[in-house]
Amino acid sequence: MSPTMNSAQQRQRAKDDYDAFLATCPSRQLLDRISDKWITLVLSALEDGSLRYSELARQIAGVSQKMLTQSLRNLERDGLISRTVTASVPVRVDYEMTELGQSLFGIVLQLKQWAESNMNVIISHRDEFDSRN
Amino acid sequence: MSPTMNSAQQRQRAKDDYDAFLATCPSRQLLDRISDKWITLVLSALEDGSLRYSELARQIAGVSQKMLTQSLRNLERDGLISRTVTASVPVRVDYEMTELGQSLFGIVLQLKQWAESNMNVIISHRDEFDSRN
DNA sequence: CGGAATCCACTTTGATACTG
DNA sequence: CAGTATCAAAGTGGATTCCG
Repeated sequence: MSPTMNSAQQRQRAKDDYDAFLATCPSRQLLDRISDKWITLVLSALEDGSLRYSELARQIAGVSQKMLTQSLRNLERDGLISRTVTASVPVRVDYEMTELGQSLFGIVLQLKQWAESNMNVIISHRDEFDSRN
Repeated sequence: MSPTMNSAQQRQRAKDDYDAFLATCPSRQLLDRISDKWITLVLSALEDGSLRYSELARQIAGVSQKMLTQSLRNLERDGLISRTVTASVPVRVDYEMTELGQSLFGIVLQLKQWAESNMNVIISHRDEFDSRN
């Protein structure tokens, strides 16, 4: 990469370089990671600000400790959420979206809302398909 | 549901009724289905119009026959794509997004592009996280 | 060409128990 | 409270084979 390339150009170049259609492209793995029910629900739950671990667990009904923790760690590692530990007794841990996380939140929230909004029409499509076959 | 409710009201009601945060809500399963790498890539591949099975397989590098067929069947059953068979020798099968499919396409394409655009910054976040731990 | 069907390795996930 | 560790169960996905 040329040293004379500014950051806007670098972003543009990055956009050109990565292609999720390619099996070995890193963005394929990233797409796989963010195309995830729990990731979507965790980010959606953090819409209105930070939440504690137990609050997240309550809001995302049916999530196991393991999956919640794993999702939170991955999101933290990728820089999408921040984790703040308050050393009290008992300890308090808060999670909050970063700016980068919010940019993904804007997309996955649409996904969640799309599922909720189109559930009825999809049920009817399934009924029709199943009765034809 | 009241018989005096018009379709717009029904849609509004549907939006209110379904909540993917609830473990047993059907929209939770739908969210799980559409939060899928292959679903995203298939819809993205159909951006410019219909494609044959083999063309899809070529564009979505690394997808197995099984996963491609499974994804196409699910998308067809949910009414997101249409499947057209031309009875020639050999047979020709074309897939094309429906209007409903295009509404989801608008979202999953953002997801794919987000992954491609933010790969670099996420790699640096991972490096930083891993070096701290 | 466009699948369907089978087998099986691997991964993912959930329950359970335990801990700082 | 907020996890970690472990194990078993379930699901996913790939390779292979066969078919209209």
